[in-house]
Amino acid sequence: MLITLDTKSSIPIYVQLRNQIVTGIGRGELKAGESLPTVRQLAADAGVNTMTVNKTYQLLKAEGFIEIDRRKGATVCPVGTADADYREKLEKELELLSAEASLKGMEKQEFLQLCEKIFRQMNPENAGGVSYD
Amino acid sequence: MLITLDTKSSIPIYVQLRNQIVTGIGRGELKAGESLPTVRQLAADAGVNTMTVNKTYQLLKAEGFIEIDRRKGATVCPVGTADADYREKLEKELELLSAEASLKGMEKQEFLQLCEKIFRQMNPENAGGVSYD
Amino acid sequence: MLITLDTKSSIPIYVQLRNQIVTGIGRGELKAGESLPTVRQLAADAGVNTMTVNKTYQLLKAEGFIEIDRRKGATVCPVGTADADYREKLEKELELLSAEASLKGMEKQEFLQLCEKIFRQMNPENAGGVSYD
Amino acid sequence: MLITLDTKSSIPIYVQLRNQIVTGIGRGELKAGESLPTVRQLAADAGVNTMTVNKTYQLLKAEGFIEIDRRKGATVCPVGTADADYREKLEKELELLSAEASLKGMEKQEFLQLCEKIFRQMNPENAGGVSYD
DNA sequence: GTGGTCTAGACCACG
DNA sequence: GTGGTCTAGACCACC
Repeated sequence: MLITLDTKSSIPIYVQLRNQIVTGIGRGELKAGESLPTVRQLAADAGVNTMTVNKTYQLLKAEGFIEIDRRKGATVCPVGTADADYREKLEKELELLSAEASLKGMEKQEFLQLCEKIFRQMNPENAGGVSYD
Repeated sequence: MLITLDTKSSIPIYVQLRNQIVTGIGRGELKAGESLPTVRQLAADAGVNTMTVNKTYQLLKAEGFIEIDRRKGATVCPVGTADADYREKLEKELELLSAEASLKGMEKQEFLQLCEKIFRQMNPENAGGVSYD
Repeated sequence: MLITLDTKSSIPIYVQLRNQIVTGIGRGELKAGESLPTVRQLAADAGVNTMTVNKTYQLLKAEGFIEIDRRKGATVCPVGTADADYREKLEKELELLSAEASLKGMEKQEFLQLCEKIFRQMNPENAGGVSYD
Repeated sequence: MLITLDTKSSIPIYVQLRNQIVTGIGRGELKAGESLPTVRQLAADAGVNTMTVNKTYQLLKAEGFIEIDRRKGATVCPVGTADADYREKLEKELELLSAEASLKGMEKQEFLQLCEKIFRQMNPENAGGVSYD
């Protein structure tokens, strides 16, 4: 998994890291049960402070995406469930994206095709191939 | 248009304001050409400082969502066009949302239905077409 | 002389008016001794308040570009002289423009050719054709 | 780099600051990659509020003259490219300056020599070429 | 009346 | 220690 950071971005580095890891898991580059690099390893690879990576891992743990075991390090959790809190957050974000797209002149069809295309690129195990039709 | 702020959120107030106004325009509560409240008015209503509202308006102006006229105050711009920069930003955000949804166990169909439902609620004038009956 | 104003610009309207009149005189569309429209006339034409036009005329008078006579109205002054104050102001502005152009990657030759081209388009009576060689 | 402000000027302080920094970079007093003073430092030096300096830095960043890095503070960008928007803005300003100069009795040659002299003082690395000996 | 600017002083997130 | 955000209250330029 390749990590690319932009230290000039207004998005905090630990959030950029978190986003890239989440996307990586979603894409299937990291599978449930697999180990993430150690904090020090990732910090060295990405050229950031270990504190920053630590913050990222704690965030991912709090969100239920990874588990942290004192002995085995960090591992990817199996696919979870979308609770009410998460659904509300998702709906709010989609509402904002929809509003922006609408104001930028995108039509419903165009927007939905993009959603479909992008979701399809996610982890086949979760996003489903022929099994959901 | 009702504004609700969470002063404890890590999202800056001026961004929360921006998001709510964009969503409000998207929903059709504010139409192209219509006036937004004055800086002072909105500041009083939302219980924040005028500078905070000013920052929000400058941001919306820079993004092309509103115009600020010396005489009439701020007004909503007509629907714009989705340039390359915007599309890239949208794709990145959808990719992240898709990954999260996938990891939370949502299936493609469920995710897309949600996208469709939410986009449909947007301003019909912009979301356009007679196709969604 | 055609006046085009942008009420959404951050440049005050009375300054926009001033700039357009100065450019108009420079281009030779208005010659020394000729009359400018009355305050009311110009206000009506440009669709602005008479106060605004008045402010413009007072500014042009203070700068020595026009004279205001109670009976004849406003008339264009003959070409003046570049005093020390003016030269200093001009140098400062050229310095800023040069710095910006340099930082935007323009080469000296390109910049000077542009200066030459634009000055040449000014009032031939002042900018001189064969008469100054 | 020496900063001199005129608090009585009608030009906002944050714009005066911006202009002096741009000129400073253009003159080569600050080179690409070098750091600008911290917000607090410059605020203390210039005797203004930190928010004013912050506004200046945000403006310079938006214009592409500096980058703001979370870790290193603000640094000067390498020379950029003159896009269409910039060229239009430059032409308009030169047109106005030319008109004024013309009305103040300056001849073409005099005006162009001044342009040449001032541009020549800019950062040789940017103003480039061996041609101006 | 409007938006734009500025200050002094404060708190927070980030790395 | 850095930049980012926010407040309360003020003054100004513009129309």
